[in-house]
Amino acid sequence: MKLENGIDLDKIVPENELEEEIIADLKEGRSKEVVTRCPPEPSGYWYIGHAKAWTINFETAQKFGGRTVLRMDDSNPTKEEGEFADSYMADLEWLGFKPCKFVYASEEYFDEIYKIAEKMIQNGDAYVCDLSAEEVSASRGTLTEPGKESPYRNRTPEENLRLFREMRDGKYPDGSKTLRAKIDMAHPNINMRDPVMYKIARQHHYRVGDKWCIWPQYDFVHPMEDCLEGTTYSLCDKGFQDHRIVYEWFVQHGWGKKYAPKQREFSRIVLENVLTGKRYLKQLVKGGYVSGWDDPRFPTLVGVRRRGYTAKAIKDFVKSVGWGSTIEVVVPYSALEYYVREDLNRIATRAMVVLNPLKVVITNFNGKPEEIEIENNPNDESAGKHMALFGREIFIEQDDFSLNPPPKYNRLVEGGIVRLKGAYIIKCNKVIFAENGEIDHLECEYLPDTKSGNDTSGIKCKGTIHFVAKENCFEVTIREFKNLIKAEYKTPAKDLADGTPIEEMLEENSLQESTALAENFLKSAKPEDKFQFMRKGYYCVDKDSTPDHMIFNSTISLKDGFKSGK
RNA sequence: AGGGGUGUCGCCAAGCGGUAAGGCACAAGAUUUUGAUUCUUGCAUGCGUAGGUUCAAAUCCUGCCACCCCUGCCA
Repeated sequence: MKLENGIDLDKIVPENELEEEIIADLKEGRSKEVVTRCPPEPSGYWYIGHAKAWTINFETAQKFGGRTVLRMDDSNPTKEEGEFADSYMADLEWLGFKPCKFVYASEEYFDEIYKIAEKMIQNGDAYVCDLSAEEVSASRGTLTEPGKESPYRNRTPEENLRLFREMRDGKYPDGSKTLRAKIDMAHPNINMRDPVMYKIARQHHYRVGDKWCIWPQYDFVHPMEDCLEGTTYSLCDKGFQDHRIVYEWFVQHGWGKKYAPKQREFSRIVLENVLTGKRYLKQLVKGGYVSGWDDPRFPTLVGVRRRGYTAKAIKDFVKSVGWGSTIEVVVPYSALEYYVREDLNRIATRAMVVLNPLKVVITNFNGKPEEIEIENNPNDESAGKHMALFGREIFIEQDDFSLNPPPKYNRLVEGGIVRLKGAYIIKCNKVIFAENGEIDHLECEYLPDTKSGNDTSGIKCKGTIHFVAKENCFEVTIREFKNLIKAEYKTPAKDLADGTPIEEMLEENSLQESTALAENFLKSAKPEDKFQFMRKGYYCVDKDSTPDHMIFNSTISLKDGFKSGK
């Protein structure tokens, strides 16, 4: 069966129950197309968890040739700020999702929603209630007992309409009246006990200013917005599961048309050992524990982006977790890191950077430094090569030389040999000590017939290490990061709720700066450019970099398979 | 008079009456001028539990048990 947009339904392989349901709906005429929506509340920065909501909303629509609306769900004037709306657009673009349109619910739909409310009043489905917030709460009943009906519940539609218009016109003080849905105060689901549809609050709104003094509430406004923009599948997280029945009630009583949206829920991703939650992140920003919302240690999208994670890695990760069956699914951080490494391995240019330099003098090499070739990506020939230099004075990692090597150590030892990546095998003849007893430098000789790619010596050498030549390197700043939260706090949000002070959970010195020696070709790198510093890890250029002062963020280390003593 | 959910390997997760996919993690080997990547192999006589139906049950039925969410004029 073919859709109007040309998609052949019979060729689509459903990957979860929702997709099976969509196919059935489409085939049996319950819906005509797939329209989803992304409804963020602009009250904080987006973090990795949100990426799941968009990936699901955008990609299921895409799969069926549908579309996705980006809608700022800004019905609460006390919480929202314009600052955030802009950052969302950038995040979305970074992830590669294109909404078919972008609206502020407050501007686009509030007039219509108001009319729907009036219609519902006329139909006897809503009433103006004079109970205070405390009284409403007290009469709602409990988990096991029914609630009590409001004394104002049986006002006539005419009176309700007059009162509601007066509410809108500002005749009543904040909090003195609400518009409530007339559902069932004895309903076993508490969300059905006459939920509030509108409240009175004189608050300046960042988009619509002072146009309104009454504000529609989520349970009412959300389904209505979905209906108004033609959403067919309203995909949200399982936190809203027991609001589905309310959603359906409002769709029926407020909208009541043939093609109506369906709410379906997926599970939230919670990363182990990662602190999320606007409140807490804000606390860390304000307290100066991090440099800002885009600190590379932050789980915000702007943060991980600055850290060097790729959009593909995040989407692949989110998809690997799947739709989910519980409200939240706790996933170890390594599950995310796998996808980060996988993507970076594919795209990152290899470079030699010495993080802790040890000087080596090649005593039998004289004259001009020699050019050597380094592959930009051994797994991808099309990435090409770049030139490096080998010369009389070079630097290797301190770790790559040992006076007391542990078992299975394949790197340089006194009297031993090691291969220099892309260059020659060298032999360490002498260790020169400084007066303080530390190693000052090494004296080595190179074996001229062992040139990389051209080795005629037949010498086998267990280890290969990276290096930079004195003439081919410059100093750069490296920023290494530890997890913000100490490893023992697997679910920091819960620990916080249990009373553990945030300061106690924070890792000390989670940001460490050092200086390294990098190959000269790195001088032309631009912010967000990604590299693999061979044998070390993935790094990207930080936005604070200037041509005179390059800063690299450590994105993630390479896996280290070296197990000494085994 | 409670309602809504969920229980399959350490963590995710397929499975929809025909004899337990896959991924992460972990372990062992091979290849490697990155101790990376890649490759190969191993990793649930078991599906919360007790019964029942059936030639056959993770899948169907019944009863238990455990865990999560819900009493905002937040979303």
